[in-house]
Amino acid sequence: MVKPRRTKPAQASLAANTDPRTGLPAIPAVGEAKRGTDGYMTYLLRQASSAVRLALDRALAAEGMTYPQSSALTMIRAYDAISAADLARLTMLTPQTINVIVKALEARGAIVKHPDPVHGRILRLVITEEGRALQKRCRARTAPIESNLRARMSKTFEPALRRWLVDIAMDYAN
Amino acid sequence: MVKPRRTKPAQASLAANTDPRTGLPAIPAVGEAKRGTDGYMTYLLRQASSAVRLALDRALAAEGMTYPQSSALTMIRAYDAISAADLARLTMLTPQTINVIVKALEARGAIVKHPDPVHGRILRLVITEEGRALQKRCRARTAPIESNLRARMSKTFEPALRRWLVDIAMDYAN
DNA sequence: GATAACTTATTCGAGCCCTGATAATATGGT
DNA sequence: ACCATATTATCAGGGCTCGAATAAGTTATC
Repeated sequence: MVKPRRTKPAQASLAANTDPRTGLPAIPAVGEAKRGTDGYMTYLLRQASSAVRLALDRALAAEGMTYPQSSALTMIRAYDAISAADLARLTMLTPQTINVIVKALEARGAIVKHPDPVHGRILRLVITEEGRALQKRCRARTAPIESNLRARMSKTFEPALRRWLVDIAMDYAN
Repeated sequence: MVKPRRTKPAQASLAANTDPRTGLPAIPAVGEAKRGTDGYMTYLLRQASSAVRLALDRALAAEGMTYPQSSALTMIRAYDAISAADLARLTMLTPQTINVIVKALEARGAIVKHPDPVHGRILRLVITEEGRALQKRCRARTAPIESNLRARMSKTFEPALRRWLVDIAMDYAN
């Protein structure tokens, strides 16, 4: 059972503190030095987020889905008949980006576009039965990751952590 | 002084709780409902991270830089003569991704590639004087965002938050 | 020394995500 | 009714990021 041989993004080859050949500072592992608890918050945030994003994408690859697609599908299910423009606002993505994702979901039959009965321009996004089943499968695959994120924080800190994430999202929402 | 008219990713048009026309659930603003403190952690993390990433990219656009480029440049400065492979491990990005970023930095003269004196394959990345000046300017532009991230959390909470970000990065580093 | 296994750098293809721009439709003020 | 403004959808272009694959050099093993 060898792990799939793919190009890995991280992996910390744990060099010593200085390179014996060059004497230059060696590379710290994740969690050490600037990569640890005294680094830039922007850096720690990106590092954590992209690690999770990658884990989600890999979990969803088995369904031929990506995290953005899965996330959008979940929202279309929750806010049925939403327009792409509203979906963009909801996800804090641009309409152009949503357009790409929606096209992918439409192409695989997870959603359909219905012209609005009264508004001549809006296309309403509606999840299909196939889309519902797919969404359920995606959720099952991502649930362990969501659980782990929760398990990693103490119950006492969870509200503050959520508050912080929401606060900074609101600060830069625009 | 009208704000530059660009396509905005978010902006919460604050619809009522249900759409009067369709009766369907309306779109919550950032910080409300699923988008608030009771949503998925994966979602909150992405929302916060991408908002910050966007703010950083916009701050750096004035220098013709992106956050990944600025971040890579900072690391090349800190770990001078690092190889692209090590830089990939350090940033938890793939060598392919680093290759793109390094090429951009090289093209604008912020860094140069030097073949390793003993190893026939490694290309060592060295920051130029121009690169140092650029890095300093980038840091000045991103500093306010970093400050704000820190200001948004209480001192008692900060260690736990950093710990959490590092922990989940380590969980999925691979 | 020969061979296998690993490492480094790099190309290609694809998806995400932005900025910029445009056409079509709605809306609001006069 | 008219016109300016806003909204919706969408195209084009470019940067980031991955997975897959390859060539070239290094290291380990026999």
